[in-house]
Formats: sequence, C-alpha cells, structure tokens
Amino acid sequence: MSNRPVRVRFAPSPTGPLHIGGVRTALYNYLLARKLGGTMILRIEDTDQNRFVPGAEDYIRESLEWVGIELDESPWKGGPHAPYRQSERKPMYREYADQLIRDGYAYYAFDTPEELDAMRERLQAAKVPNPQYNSITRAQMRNSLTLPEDEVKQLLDSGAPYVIRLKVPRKEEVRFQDMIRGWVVVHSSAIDDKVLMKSDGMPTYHLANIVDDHLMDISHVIRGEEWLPSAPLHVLLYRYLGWEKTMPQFAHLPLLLKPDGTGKLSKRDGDRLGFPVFALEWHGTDAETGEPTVSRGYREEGYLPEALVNFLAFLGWNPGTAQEIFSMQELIEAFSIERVSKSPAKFDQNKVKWFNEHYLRAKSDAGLAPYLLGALAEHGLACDQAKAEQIVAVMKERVSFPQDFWQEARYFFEAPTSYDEQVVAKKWNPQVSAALAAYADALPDNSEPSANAEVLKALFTQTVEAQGMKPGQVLQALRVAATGAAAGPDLFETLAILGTGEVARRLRTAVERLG
RNA sequence: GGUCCGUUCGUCUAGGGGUUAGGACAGUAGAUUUUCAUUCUACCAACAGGGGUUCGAUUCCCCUACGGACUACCA
Repeated sequence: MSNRPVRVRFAPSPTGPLHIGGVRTALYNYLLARKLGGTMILRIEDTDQNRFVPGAEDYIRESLEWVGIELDESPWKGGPHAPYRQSERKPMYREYADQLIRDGYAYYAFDTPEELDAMRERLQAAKVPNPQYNSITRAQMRNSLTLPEDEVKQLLDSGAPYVIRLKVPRKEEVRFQDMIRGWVVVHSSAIDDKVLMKSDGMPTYHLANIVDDHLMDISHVIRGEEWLPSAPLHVLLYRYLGWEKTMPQFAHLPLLLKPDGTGKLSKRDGDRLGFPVFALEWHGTDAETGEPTVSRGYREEGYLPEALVNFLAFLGWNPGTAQEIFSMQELIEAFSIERVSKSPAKFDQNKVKWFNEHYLRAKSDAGLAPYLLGALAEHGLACDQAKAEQIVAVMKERVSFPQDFWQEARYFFEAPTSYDEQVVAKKWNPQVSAALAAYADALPDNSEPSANAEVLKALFTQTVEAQGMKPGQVLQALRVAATGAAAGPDLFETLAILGTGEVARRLRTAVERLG
C-alpha cells in the first residue's frame, strides 16, 4: 500500500435524520482517521434535489457533535477542498462526464421513462435473468451509440432531455480488494449502464462520489455494506477516468439489523420496538399524511454520548481483549479495520442500557447533580448544590438514566401523599405506630441537616428498644412513613438528607393517617 | 428471479485443524444488603446441515439451507 496521507470521509445525504448505523459509519471513519493521524472530512451528498429535507444537515452536524466526532473539513468549517456540498460542486462534475464520453466510456441516452419501463417489461416478459440497460439492451434503445451522429447532435442542440450513461463492457471481470471482505469479484455483465448525469444536469451518486473522493484525495472509503454491489462500478469509473492508481481502499461495513426478526435497521423500527434509532430527537413530517411526527433520540432519552459511542463501536468491532469499556481516546488507540467483522449485527437494547448505567455511575456527583437540579427547576423546586450532590450520590447506583433521579428522588422534596400498601398491611400496627411517634419526638427538633445517618440510626435503635421492640420490626414502617415507598437507598442516609425536622413532621403525619 | 455478501450461546462476540469452545449483556439461583438497587458467586446456553481434505474439522474446500444487501434519472 502507499503511504499517502490518510483522508477519510463521511458522506451522508440530507434526506432525514441520521440513524445510528450512520453514526457508527461516521465513528469508524473518525477512529481510523485519528488512529492514523489522518483527516476526517464530512461531505454532504445532496445531488437529489427531490429528496432534500430542510434541517437534515443541521441535524447531522448536531448529532456528530453530540457523540464527539470532530470534523477536520466540512461544509461548516470549510477546508482546502471546499465546497463540501455536492450541490455547490455541480459545475465540477460535467467536465468528467464529458471526458468519459470523449474517451468512449460513456454515452448520451435519450430514452423517456416510459421507454425504459417498456424495455424492462419486455425483458421481464422474456424471462431475462437480469433485466437492465446494458451492453446488449442498449442496442435497442435511443442513445448516441445507436442513433446516427447527426440525429444525436440535433437532439442535443434542440435541448432534448438526456442522461449520460456509463458504457459498461460486455465481458470483463471487475475485482477489488475490500479491507474487510478480501477480494470481491463481479462480472461486468452483472453491472448495468448506470446513469452518471441526470437530465436535470446533476450527477448521480456514482459519478459525484468518485469525482469528489478523487478530488478530495480520499485514501479510504469506509461505508455501509449496501454499497458493496456498486463498488465494482466505482472501480470501473476510477479506471476510465484514469485515476486507478490513486483509487482509495474500500471497506464495506456489516449492516446493523433489527433487534427482532430480520432486515436492516430502519427508521420505523424505533417506534415499533420502543427504542430510539436516532442519536437526536427528530421532528419531521409523515410522508403520506403530512402530519408532524416525532422520532425518539438517544440524547433526549437520557443516554450519555460516551455510552452510545462505546456501544456502537462494539457493534461489528472488538479489540480482541476482554476490555469492554472504552473512552473515545481508548477506541482511537485500539481501533483497526482488520478487526471489523464481516457479519451483520443485531441491535441489542439491553447492552446499550448497560453501557449507560456504567457511564452514569462513573460520573462524579457534581457532574450528575445538574440533571436533578434541572428537573427540580422544571417543577419549581429549589435545592442547593450540596444537597443535590448528596442525593445523586445515594441514587446513582439505582438508576439507568439521568431523568430517573427526579423520579426516584421525588420524596426528598415532596412529603408522601400515599403509602406503599403492602408494607402498611404487613408491618403497620399500633405498636409500630407508637414507636414511630416516639422516634419523632426524640429527633432533634429543628430542620438542621446536622444529624448524620449514624446518629439517627443509634437514636432509632435506642427509641425502639425503649418501647420493647426490635428495630427490624419497625424499620420498614419507618421508610414508608418517611418516603411513602417500599424501597430506596440506605434509610438513615435518606433521613439525614431529609433533615430531622422534616422527618419528624412526616412521621407524625403518617401516625395520624395510618393510626 | 439475478448478482454479491454473510452464518459460533437468546444478543454482541473471542478463538481456531487436536480446547472442558472463552468473555460480555440478558436470564436463573445463591451470598451480601433487615428493603429495593448495587456488588459478589454459581448456573443456563453456541460452532446451520451434508459432503469432502485430513490420523483428526467447529476451524480448510465444495454443495445445500437460511439470512441480508443490491438490482431507480435515490443515496
């Protein structure tokens, strides 16, 4: 291989939100670039004006920023090969299409959509194994290969609509080496005369992609497996354009599959299966009804970007060691294309959740406190930083998502309005009630949160035993009386955070209400 | 239909001509926690099938089955 500079690109179409398969493709490109000291480029492939979706480009940008993929060259940042939007590069492609025609590798085709349909129907009816516009069928069509020269010229001059097609050879083996799959060999008869230039003057993906990758000096093309069948076509294009010696290396990544059943993960699966398929929430429009739609996003559901990245990196790649927790930096160091697997991977919701829990627990209390503080502010509740940190500290082992803090810690801010019925039925009785009343009286009569868990526990034991009972008989009732819940973090830690005045108040309320 | 790609526990995967086929997630059980969660321990669980090659194949080759992608003037 050559030792030319490593330059990779992620080249999405702005046709909607970027799903996690796309994020993974971007991630692998990024990891390789950083690993090899190369350059990460983002190019927007917006040659299909009909499918352009407003906002999609910003969405892609925001998604990549959120997961921590940095771009060295992009439409927003610019770079030595600007512009980075294909729509803005439109004038550049024509020249290469013309070059191909001049060199006899491409031709004009004037067939109408109706004529093309008729051709396919005819082929299908004749049971032709692979109906396509190719070295055989083009002889029956209206193109610059079949029409007299002067008629072609006249059509061109008259402004008749036409496309430019690649003239794929009849019998030739096209081969290339894929970094993941090894040698891939396809016979040219299986490739059709692909349209290179559309009648609207825009190039198709195939032409634009090759021209841009060449002009941008791309060294490695890392993309999804859905591109594997057209890779031989691309190889032909490099050859005919005279760029074969600088053709990038290809790596076709295994697809991401639906968690259930089969098929590649698609936009709709998220709603159907109840998990996000997008990095960020997406507000779109239903294609049929025109109704506004909302698609769930990992960010909005409380996933930490480092968890998503770690999970995605392991879907189709592994370091070959037992280590599973990797920061972005560690991924960069460990990554290699050779260890990307060939077979597709099903998406596993449990595993992402596990990663998320891991990263959540790894965060500092100070880092977690804002999540709780934010939710409190939304509910019009105040809380100081120190208390918020105490709460997340006792809670973080028992939550999966940041938003759970508020759900699980609600009773720290609001006195219980109901009590867990099972515990009440099982543990509550007049004797217990009396013990709790005594404990309420014994608590220091102020709301200073000075008393620590140990002190409160000792006081509890002492009080309960003075009533002729064992702590175990009353403990559950104490939790329910103070928090309303049957389960939670260490009870006396909880009470200490609550403050003795508040605890005493809650106990008296419970005694009154439960008898 | 055609072309191409793929196939190890339920899932993500390691491994590789001779292994008790390893790990992680999930699941189950137990320990700890007078709760729940955490943590710890154990258990459950896989080489798609058939032919070769070989002393020996899950590993190499072929076929079959199954799965997937592609097959547009979409990317």
